[in-house]
Amino acid sequence: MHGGVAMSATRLLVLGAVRASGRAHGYQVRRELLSWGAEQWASVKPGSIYHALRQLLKSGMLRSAGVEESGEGPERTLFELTESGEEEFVRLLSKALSDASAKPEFFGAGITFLTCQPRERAVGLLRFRLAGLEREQGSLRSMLEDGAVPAAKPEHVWELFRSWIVAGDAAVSFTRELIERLENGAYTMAGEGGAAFGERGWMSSAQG
Amino acid sequence: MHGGVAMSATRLLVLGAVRASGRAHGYQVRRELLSWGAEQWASVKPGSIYHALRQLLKSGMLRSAGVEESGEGPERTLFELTESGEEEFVRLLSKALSDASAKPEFFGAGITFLTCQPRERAVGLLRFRLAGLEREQGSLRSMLEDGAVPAAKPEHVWELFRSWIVAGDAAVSFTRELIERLENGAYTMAGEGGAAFGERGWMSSAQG
DNA sequence: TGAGTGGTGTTCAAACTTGACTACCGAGTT
DNA sequence: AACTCGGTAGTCAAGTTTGAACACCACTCA
Repeated sequence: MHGGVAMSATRLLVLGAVRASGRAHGYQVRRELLSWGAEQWASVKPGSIYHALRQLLKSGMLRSAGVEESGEGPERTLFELTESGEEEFVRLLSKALSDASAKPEFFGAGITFLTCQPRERAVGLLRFRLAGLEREQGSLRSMLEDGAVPAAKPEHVWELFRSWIVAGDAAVSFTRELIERLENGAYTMAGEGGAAFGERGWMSSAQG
Repeated sequence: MHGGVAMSATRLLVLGAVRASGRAHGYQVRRELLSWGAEQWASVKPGSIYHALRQLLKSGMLRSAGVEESGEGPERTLFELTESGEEEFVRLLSKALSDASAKPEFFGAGITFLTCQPRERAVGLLRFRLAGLEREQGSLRSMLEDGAVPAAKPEHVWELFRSWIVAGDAAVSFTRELIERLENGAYTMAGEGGAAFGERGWMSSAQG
C-alpha cells in the first residue's frame, strides 16, 4: 500500500511522459502532453502537471536527476523514473485499459501509451474491459426493460439511462474493433523491433 | 463576478435538491441524490455534498433556515435558496444543457432538472448544445481526413480520435431525439399545470 | 447482555485541480 | 530606446474531491 492508489489521468500521463523522455523537467512534460493533444481531451493544466511531478517525487515514483545544463535561469529540475515508478506506470496503464468504469480521460491516457506494452498484454487488457462494458450494458438494458430505476422518481431520468446506453454501445464497438486491429498486427508494440511510441527512451531514439 | 463561476455537477445537483425540497439539511440532500441515482453516474460523495452546502451558504446562494424540529441529535441545519441561489440554479442549468463541451456528469445533472423550466427554454438550450456538438464533430472529422492531429507524433492516437467521434455521434443523435420528444409534448415541464419534477416545492407537493 | 450491524448525520485531512499570476528572455517594431 | 509580444518555466491561493473516520441511535440475534 505504499503510496500510489490514485488512478488519475494526469498521473498516468505525467509518468508516461517522463518515462518516454527518459529524463525531463516540468515544461518538457507539459510540451509533450500538449503535442499529444492531451491538454484538450483530458484537460491537464500546467498546475496539475507540476503538482503531479512533486507528488510522484515525494512518493518515490520519480527521482530528481540534477538540473539541466544549458542556461542558468530558474531551476529546471530533471526527473526520471525509479523502479517503483515503472511499476506504477504498468499498474496505471493496466487499470486504464482494462477497467470498464474508468473515466474517459483515464482511458484516453491508456490508449496514448497503448504501444508501451507487448501486443498480447494490450489485447488481454482490452478484452477484460470489453467484458466489463458488456456486463454494464446488460444491466443497464435490463433496468430499462424492468422499469426498475433505483427509486425511479423522475420519469425523464430514463433519458439519462438511454444516453448512457448509447454511449456504452459506442464504447463497446470501439473496443471490439480496436482489439481486432491489434490482432491483425496494427501498430508497432513494445518489444517488436521498431521503436514503439512512448517506450523508454523513445524520445531520444525516435526524435532529436 | 460575485462568486459562482464554477460549473460542477455537484453544485448544480445540490442546489437543485435543496430547491426541490424547499428546505433541507445535508443528509436529506444526500438521500435525494442517492434516490436519483446521482451517486452512481455523477459520483457525488457525502463529503462533496457537505462542502457544496457550506460553500453555497458562504457565497450567499443558500441561507440557513433554522434547525430541524424533531429530535436533538447533531445540528441538522436546514438550508433554503436565496434569490441569487435561484439565479445560480438557472445559470448552471442553462450551462449544463447548452454547453457542448460540458462533462457528462454535468450534462446528466442538467437532464435531471430538465423539467424545472418551460418547454421552449429547454428545447432552445438543447438546440444550442446540438449545434455545438455538430461543430465539434465536424472539426474532429476534418482533422481525421486532413491527417492533421496537432503535432501527430503517435500513430495510434488516431484511435482516440476515432473513439471521440463515435461517442460524439451518439451524443448528437441522443440530443436530436430528445429535442424531438420534447417538441412532441413528452414530460410535464415547469408551468404546465401538473407538478413538474424538481420544481420548487416539488418534494412537498408530489411526495409526503 | 453484549456484540454486532446498519442507518443517520457530519467532520476532517490530504490530495488534487484550477486559473491567475510572476518573471525572465529574445525578437521585432515603432 | 522603449514597448510590446510570445515563448519558456514555474508558483500560488482558493476551491474541490475523496476516503475515512466519528458519534450516536435502533435493532437483532444469540
